[in-house]
Amino acid sequence: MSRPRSISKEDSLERALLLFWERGYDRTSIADLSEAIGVGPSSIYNSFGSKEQLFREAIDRYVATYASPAMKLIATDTGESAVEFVRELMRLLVKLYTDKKKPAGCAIFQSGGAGMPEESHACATTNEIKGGLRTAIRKRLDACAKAGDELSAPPKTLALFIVSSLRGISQLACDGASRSDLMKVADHAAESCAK
Amino acid sequence: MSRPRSISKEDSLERALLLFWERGYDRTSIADLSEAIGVGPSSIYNSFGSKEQLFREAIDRYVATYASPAMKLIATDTGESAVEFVRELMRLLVKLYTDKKKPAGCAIFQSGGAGMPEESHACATTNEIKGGLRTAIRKRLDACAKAGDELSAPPKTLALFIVSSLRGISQLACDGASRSDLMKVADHAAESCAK
DNA sequence: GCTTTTTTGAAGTGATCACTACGGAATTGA
DNA sequence: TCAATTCCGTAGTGATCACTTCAAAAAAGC
Repeated sequence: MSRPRSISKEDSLERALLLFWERGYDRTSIADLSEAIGVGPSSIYNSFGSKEQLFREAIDRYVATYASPAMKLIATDTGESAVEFVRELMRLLVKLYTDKKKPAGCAIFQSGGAGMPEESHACATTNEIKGGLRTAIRKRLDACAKAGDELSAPPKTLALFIVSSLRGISQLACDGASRSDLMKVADHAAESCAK
Repeated sequence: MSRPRSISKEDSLERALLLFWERGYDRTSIADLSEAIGVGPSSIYNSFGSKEQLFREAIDRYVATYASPAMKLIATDTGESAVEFVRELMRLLVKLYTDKKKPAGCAIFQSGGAGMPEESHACATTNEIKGGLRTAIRKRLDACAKAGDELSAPPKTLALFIVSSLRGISQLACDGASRSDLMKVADHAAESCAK
């Protein structure tokens, strides 16, 4: 009934995500996105409405596609110890952050950090994800403690510590740190959670 | 013999530093700097040559002024244990990162992260400082180990872990985490260094 | 073939970017 | 008073920013 798109929305989002992931929000221009997606700026605005909205949908895709294994790991309690849980989580994310077929680091931490229109929906989206991560980890550690696991610090503190480590690891990955080095850091951080 | 500057170079650098610290390199425009320093763009270029050079001198000032206590702490071995050293270092930096009279986080980690002209002198400057920090911490931990201190991981790994934690803490401080919460994180990270 | 609907490419919007040209302003030495 | 020297404010450089306008293009229904 109408002219078909020259590229699917899924493919567009994936290509946009890779750019935002690598260069961050404000260092990725509409011209860059236009070239990577293979359509003119008018098509981008016709499909997504604004750069901010495109970013949000790209981040949604990142969460649903790349970060989902970690999310599931946090959400589903399999009765393992806190150390085992944290180690598994951190090793999983180190792998993601150092996958050479993808941009280094965490797309949300790196692209949502600075350079975004403050008080915007896009900024609210990434902040919500960051806060949700900490809360989810804390809940999981609470469950571990309730199950008799002896922790080296209160779940609230440990959750913030883990998020802190993950954000640091993401930055180091962007600076070129090796996967094996970051794995050792992750293992050390995980071990530190037990008494 | 000539017309005097309307503001000293020191004061100019301090005001420029505060802007770079708060907003990062690329989100700080010459117009912003011009307004903050109180002189026109031509004066800035007359004094510093380029935005990049101004940034480098501002970062030099940050290192010499704000970060120097931490640098000294790392460099001068007072014979204390690794845990004591790491705790003192991290608590010192948490204080700096959460000083409400100054921008949140670490000026080098935050402003030198992204948005800088890659392969530039400015980028090389911040990367050198980051690498130097890790190396200096490692040397200090090496000395601790040699003095009989039992560490929970090799100094190389612990140094990277500490840098990772500091970078994470800096980011969390920028996101509004409280000083007391981050102190607990710092203490936990420090404790984890001992066997 | 012709209308309808949506997408597309090309060109252009004002705003802001880092940076500069230039002439006047402020000081010192004579 | 008057050169000499340095700094300063004003205005403007081309480039790039996010975003828009608009008419042609590509499909489907009739």
